[in-house]
Amino acid sequence: MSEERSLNFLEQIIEEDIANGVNDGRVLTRFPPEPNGYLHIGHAKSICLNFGLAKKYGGQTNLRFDDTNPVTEDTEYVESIKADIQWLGFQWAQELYASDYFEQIYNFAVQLIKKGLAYVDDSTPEEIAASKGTPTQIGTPTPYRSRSIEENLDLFERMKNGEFKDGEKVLRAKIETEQFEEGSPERSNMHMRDPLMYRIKHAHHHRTGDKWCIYPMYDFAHGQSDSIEGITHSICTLEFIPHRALYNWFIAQLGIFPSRQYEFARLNLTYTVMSKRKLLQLVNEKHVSGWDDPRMPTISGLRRRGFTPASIREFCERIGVQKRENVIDVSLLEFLVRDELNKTANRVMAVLDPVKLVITDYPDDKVEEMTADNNPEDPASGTRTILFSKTLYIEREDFMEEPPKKFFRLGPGLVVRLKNAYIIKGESFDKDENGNITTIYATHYPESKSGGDTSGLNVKGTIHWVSAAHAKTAEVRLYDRLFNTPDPGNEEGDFKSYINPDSLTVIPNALIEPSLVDAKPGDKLQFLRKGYFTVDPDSTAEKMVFNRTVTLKDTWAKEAKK
RNA sequence: UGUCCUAUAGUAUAAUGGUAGUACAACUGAUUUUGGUUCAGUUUGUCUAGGUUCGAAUCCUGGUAGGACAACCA
Repeated sequence: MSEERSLNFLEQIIEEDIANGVNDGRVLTRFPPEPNGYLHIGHAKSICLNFGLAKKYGGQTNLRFDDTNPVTEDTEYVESIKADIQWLGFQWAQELYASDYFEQIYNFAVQLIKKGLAYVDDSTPEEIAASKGTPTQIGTPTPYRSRSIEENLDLFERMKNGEFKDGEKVLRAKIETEQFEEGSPERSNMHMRDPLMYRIKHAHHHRTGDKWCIYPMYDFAHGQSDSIEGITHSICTLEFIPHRALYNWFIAQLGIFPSRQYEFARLNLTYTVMSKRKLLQLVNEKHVSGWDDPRMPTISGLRRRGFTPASIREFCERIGVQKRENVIDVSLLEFLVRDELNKTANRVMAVLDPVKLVITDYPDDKVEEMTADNNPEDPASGTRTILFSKTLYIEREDFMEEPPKKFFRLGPGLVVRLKNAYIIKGESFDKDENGNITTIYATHYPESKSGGDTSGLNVKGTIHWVSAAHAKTAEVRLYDRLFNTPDPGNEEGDFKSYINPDSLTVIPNALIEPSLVDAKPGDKLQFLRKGYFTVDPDSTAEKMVFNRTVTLKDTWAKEAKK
């Protein structure tokens, strides 16, 4: 599989650790989502990394929900996150929750208070912010910083017992900025300025219910959870770099298992946004139908759009992992899903924008059975029978009244092959009062039938079709990029003003070949010459619904633009 | 006007002191009963200025540029 691929920086770190016997060569990672939203493709990168690295080095990965803020979290998200991870093809060693450790983390806090390394502060958020100083100027203690250990112990217990209201008191670490040398990273690190460890929130927690009214902050929960589980490599994104000093400080003061934190650059994708806040806005303001709208970069959205777990995993593999900010071209993801579907998706014929075609020299009531390959890339996929008759429908764009030289399709006097059937020659057409073509008339070459062509004709173009009498109708949803600018999150003004107005085109009455009636939600197909499609969960036997995953590469579209 | 992180084709990613390579994108051409696939080929790159070295994308120094950090979010 990964023969001679060079090591990324995380693999190098791990291999060095193993070589040096760190943790006896044990590798245990974790994927730590907060259950307050749906997973997106950026999370997929983290999932593939954490699970992939552990697997590669004979280790395991825990799924740990970082549920320390009951106000925003919910079991609904827990379920979707678990489903998405498994759909991607990964299985965690243990399903854990930071809230499982609330008792232990509370005891850690008591320990630090006893060491004189934490204190209860009654200041307001504004006062606390002011007390932290600035990166260039060290902070000034609040009046509560000098409380005795006994008083802190008492107050912290009473915080836990619910004697105070939300926001009335917090527990802060006590870190002397003066001990750090002038110009040292620690001295100018704002996260080291007596960071908050606990705050009061009289809120119902999705797992612990009303047992607690104080909750640890990220910095006093994440590293502690890592340590409790014996996580060896705690991999997170770049914005946590300044937290690392604190991460290590708490672990050192507590004298607990030394998990190590490493940071990588999060994934950005062109033509979409990735922040939870922005995605939530798109959902709440109904710019999309929900978290699983096929235009969303969420795992559930990509799934509904027709992307496969393998293509997403391969994508995460190919983009690599680094510490520099990056914006990956979404065309790579599209390339990879085409690459997979080309080998696995059966070909079928569907006409999205039908115009009637009559083969004038074909018998009125004759119906012929034609044989079609299901997938020329996969001989094992076999063949199927499709029905041909005098009256057909073809794609409106496949006929031109006055075709240019390079137009290899149908027009007056032009010959073209009907896929899996006959070569025909365009003869004439009818127009309505608005100038729209209503019916095209053509003649056929009987000896050019697919499979037994003795006509000796050589045509440049092949078009798809359905038989008018046999075709079924279906709804087809054509999805395109959600935004019309590569980096909507960083453009001037509201990112929502860059939403692509044509990101969804619904075709209520496309015509599909009858074999499609057996397709089930999630099935992947190639509509010949039109793209890869999947059956939407909305689909029913009465009204089938297909989502376009991605178009085929279309060199004609480029040529036509010239 | 502090500290930290980063800097290789359009976008990503290799080269770990010794020929700057790969993928996507773009462009040619061949093949093709999908203007798909496949195949062959082309264009485009080491942020900058010094230094070390026989030799620097790589090591050192200074600059420049981009990003992060001062939520009772994670």
